Amino acid sequence: MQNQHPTENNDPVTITLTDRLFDTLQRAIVEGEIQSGSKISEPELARQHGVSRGSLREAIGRLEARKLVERKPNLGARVVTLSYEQLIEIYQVREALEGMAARLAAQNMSDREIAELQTLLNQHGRQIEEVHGEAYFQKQGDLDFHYRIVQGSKNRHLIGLLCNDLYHLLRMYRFQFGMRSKRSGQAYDEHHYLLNAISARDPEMAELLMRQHIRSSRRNVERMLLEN
Amino acid sequence: MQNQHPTENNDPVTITLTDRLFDTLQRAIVEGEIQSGSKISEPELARQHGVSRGSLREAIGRLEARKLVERKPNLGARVVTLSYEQLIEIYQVREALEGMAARLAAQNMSDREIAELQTLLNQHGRQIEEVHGEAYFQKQGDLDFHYRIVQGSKNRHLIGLLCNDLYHLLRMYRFQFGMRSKRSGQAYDEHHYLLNAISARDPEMAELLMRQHIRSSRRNVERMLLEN
DNA sequence: AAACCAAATATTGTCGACACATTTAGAGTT
DNA sequence: AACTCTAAATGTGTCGACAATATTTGGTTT
Repeated sequence: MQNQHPTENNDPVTITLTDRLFDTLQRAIVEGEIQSGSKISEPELARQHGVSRGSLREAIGRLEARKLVERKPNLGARVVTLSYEQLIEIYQVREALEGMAARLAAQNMSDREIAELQTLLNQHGRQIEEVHGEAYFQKQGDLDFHYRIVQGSKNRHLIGLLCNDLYHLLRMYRFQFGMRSKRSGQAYDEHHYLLNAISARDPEMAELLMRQHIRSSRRNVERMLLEN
Repeated sequence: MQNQHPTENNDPVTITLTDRLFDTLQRAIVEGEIQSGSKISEPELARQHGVSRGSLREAIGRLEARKLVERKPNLGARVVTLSYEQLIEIYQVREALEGMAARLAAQNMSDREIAELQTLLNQHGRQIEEVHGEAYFQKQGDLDFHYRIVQGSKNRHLIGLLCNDLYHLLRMYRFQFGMRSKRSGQAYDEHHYLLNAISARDPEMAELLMRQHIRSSRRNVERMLLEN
């Protein structure tokens, strides 16, 4: 019910050095450029990026808050080591949060947003027919879809938790474990059902379907990792 | 199913200056000592605490990550302003996360932990009979109870999200809005039902009851705030 | 007096340097 | 050769100073 200005652009657009550093490092870590589990040397990184240690430390602090690095006093920071257990934990949190997001989206998304999401989903459908088995587009599409629903919840806390924290960690796992979904068709169907529930403004059903969708995805990941 | 050492105390116990600063400031903000919405002046705070601005800035960074302050480049940091809408958002996130925590606790808590929780709950029952209407102990007790269940989920992500981030924000609202529950008896009953479900190892029921419990709590808060 | 502009002041962003802790390298003993 | 102890070297925690950006002050114009 809260109305927000279509152009709420009263934020200053100033990008600080620490901001850029943070973005750069986050990308490097997520994409495995800086190896998982490796130690982060402040002097070395500072020199590489031509920046002072102070700014770097602030950036590392943010990375720590997003659980991409772990820090121990006087010992320094290490990139988190990915583990099967932690991945399961993330999926459990995702199930809870995105389930709630879907519930809220069914209540709070505008008709226009729903229509746009429908359009997006149709595009995905066509892409799946064209590139049969190519998983890259689907993964991207999957993320887009979830992203929009989370935004549609209109709950800023939820949005921050998912889009700022969890999704980056998830992307990190995808990169490093090379997770490709073998079930693009089924995922597409599940997205379709979910969108129907949202269109029908049925919060209960939307949450249920989202949780099932994420559980399926998790089971898929479990199978894939046990194969290796 | 993951077993963890009973004494996993391989962390260094070194407390850095920034750590202490962070704890102090967090407490000051939560308890309203530093007024909600007020600007945080780095030079002034640094002088007050006899510490350099660098350390202070790291502490402020952590406060920002926990959403206790908001920072804008070149403009500085302000303590978050509490709003009714944001409180509702927090309760929605809580419902999702703690619901999942209860579900997992029903699966993962040890029999011993469950027994201890039972003992704790019995104490609460006696306190309610003794101090009829005094809400302070109940609030503390309510937090204890929820805290233990979250720990019982054994999901470190979940634990971090709730105990490190959300609960402090919640306590801030309690302090500043002077939220006292007028339903200590009912809350106690709900805790009882929930613990029964956990004892019975019924995850589905545990999640359901926890979500209802939090929804009731939220409705209570809504009524209370609309009265003023 | 209200509104605008410019200099002065204060605050934040960034940096380099020092103090202390940890790790590594090397000498000495068995 | 393996071990222990000490000293050098490296790395993190903390600080004070400078540069760039906001805010305030005070004067000028209408």
